[in-house]
Amino acid sequence: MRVTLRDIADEAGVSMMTVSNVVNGNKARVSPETIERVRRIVAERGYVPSASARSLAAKSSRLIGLLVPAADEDSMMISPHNVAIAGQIERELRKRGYHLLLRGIAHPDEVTEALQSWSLDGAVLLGFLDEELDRISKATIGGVRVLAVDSYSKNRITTGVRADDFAGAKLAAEHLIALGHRRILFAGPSFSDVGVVHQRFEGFLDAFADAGLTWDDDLIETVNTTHADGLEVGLRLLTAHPRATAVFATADILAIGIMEGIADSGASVPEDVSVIGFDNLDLCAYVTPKLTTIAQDIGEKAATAVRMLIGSIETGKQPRKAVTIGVDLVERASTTRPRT
Amino acid sequence: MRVTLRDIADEAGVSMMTVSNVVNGNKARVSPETIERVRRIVAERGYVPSASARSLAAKSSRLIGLLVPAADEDSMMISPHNVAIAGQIERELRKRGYHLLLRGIAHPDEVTEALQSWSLDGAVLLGFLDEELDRISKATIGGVRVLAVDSYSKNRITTGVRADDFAGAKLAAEHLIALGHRRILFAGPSFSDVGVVHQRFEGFLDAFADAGLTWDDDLIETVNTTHADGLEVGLRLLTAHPRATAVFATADILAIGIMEGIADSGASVPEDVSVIGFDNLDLCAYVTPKLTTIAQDIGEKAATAVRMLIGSIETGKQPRKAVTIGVDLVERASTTRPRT
DNA sequence: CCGACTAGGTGGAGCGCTAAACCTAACCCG
DNA sequence: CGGGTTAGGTTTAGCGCTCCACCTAGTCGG
Repeated sequence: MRVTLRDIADEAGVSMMTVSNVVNGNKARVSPETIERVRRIVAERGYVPSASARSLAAKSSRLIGLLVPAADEDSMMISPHNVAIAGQIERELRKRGYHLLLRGIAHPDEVTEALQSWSLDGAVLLGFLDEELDRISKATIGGVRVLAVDSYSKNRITTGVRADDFAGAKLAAEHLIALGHRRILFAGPSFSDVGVVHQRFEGFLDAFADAGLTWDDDLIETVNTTHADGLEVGLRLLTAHPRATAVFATADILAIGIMEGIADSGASVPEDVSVIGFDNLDLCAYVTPKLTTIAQDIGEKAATAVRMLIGSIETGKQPRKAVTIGVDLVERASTTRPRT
Repeated sequence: MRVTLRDIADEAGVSMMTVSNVVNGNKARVSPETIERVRRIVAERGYVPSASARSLAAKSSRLIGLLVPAADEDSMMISPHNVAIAGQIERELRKRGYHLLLRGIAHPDEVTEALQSWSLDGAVLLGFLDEELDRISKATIGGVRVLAVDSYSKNRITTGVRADDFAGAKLAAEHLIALGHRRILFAGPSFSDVGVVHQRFEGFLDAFADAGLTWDDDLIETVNTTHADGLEVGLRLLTAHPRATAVFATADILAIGIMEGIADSGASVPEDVSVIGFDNLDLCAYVTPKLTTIAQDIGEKAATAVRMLIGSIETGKQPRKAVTIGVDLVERASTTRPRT
């Protein structure tokens, strides 16, 4: 059926090990002519090594898992934003000759199984809540190198990559403050659960502190980062927070919902209320008004994560401490000076 | 190191085969008490079967590939539409106990390697051009069951799943015609390359034929389905096609670009020009005006694809002929009657 | 009471590959 | 000219699992 190493070896009149060495570029032990001959036969016969056999025999599988929460009771699906990151990570892995196993995780216990069953060389844990990550680390990670993206777990087992959430939020708040805003609503998920949000909240506050201002802690809305939740916040903004002149949302999709809600309630963005988001999704440039936001470079995030993970696998060393990716303010049309 | 079948077998005082039977739910040959005992030990010891070993020894790997075109430098998943489908496919596979190997394909030749190296049980080819698909099928698919989503290849090797592109485009054109539009611009990629677009074009024309109207074949713009290309079309629409009163774009993202271009050129949507898209991305509801479009049920598409593929793998039968998923008109704010 | 059958197993071969140890002739240098 | 080295291999022993063939004691119909 399948063309195996033995077939090639027989046809070339050498041992299987020699073919194996050629295929794996282990030039040291094989003469140029043999390499040439084996290569030709491999190409002719269309030989493709069996990754399962290789990963069974060797330690390494050259397979990296991307584990993404899929806890959402109803949909159990991984979020589109995460799928997009998956695409970036796949590209980085492919460049380096690794393969990507994409796996949604509905329950932390599944992680052990996911890591072990394919003898993954390593795994990226994308966007888990801190608490989930702690539970995951307690479950034995069994020697598989693991790296967390977009999480702030306290434990030391997993290092990580993340955007500079603190600086980004600070940048956003500084932008609004510089425009003259003082009463700024903070809209996002509960920051006791989500480290990313916690960091953004701290950065947000820090901008006020730096400017010698105080922030009124009534000006907060705890919501999920969905368009629907944003819409709701926007609709009741004028009545719930009549004196707010601007909104900082922890995610673009939320910000866009909020903008729509504000418009629906009869006010206008940015004249009555300025809105700023976070992430810089493509989407931001498509809505009206175009959303001012904090850009994080997803490609760089993916590339860094892969570099750290593969580096750690290939050198056998522990990866460096957590790495933070820089952010930028992208000024568009959803922010302006407050009405006087 | 790793807990193996042998460890469990030794501890339970049975043969490896018995443990294997228990683990794989092969109840026929094992007594209830033995099942119970083995189950307990498996749980205690945290045994996870090795997928590589299993797929080496058995025929089946329970691994499905998701192959997506990936032009060399950029990542795949450029289109939001592919992202959405990928997410749904992962969920459907996970439900059925399969794993997903995500793989970008820069060159058709890579497909053979991608299919064989992990002994995939099957693969979904997502959004390949017809011509690429033909080249892929020529390369030996080597017994791996393969199913194409969103392609119209002429060859018989791969069946597929796709939206009813013909009916969808016809619906869109009928909607515009019913509103009173006669000069409708068709904007989309070259339909000689892309089967999906070809079908949509035919459906578009068919609506004119049914209504006893003729369509002026100057009213066409061949562009990529990106926001930027749409913007360009929109900007020059008034000068290039001054008498057009409506635009049918073959993708939402393109339609949204076109709307923005039209607005930028000083005209307004839908008063001056109506615009209709295709796909019904979430995005459609976030832009201003909200985009009228043709909805295709991505969840159903993914579920159908997975069902067909797994069904064909498990029964060993060839999958049914291509399946077409129904579409709907979603009327929002971007279409209205033409100015009189 | 015999042959056939069934329930509940066991044992060994082998899937395709690689790590590690081993082999052998040629070469090289003091 | 003999010991060490090197280039270019080979051999052996699994990796963890499943398929297939086989075994054995009970059971049961005729």
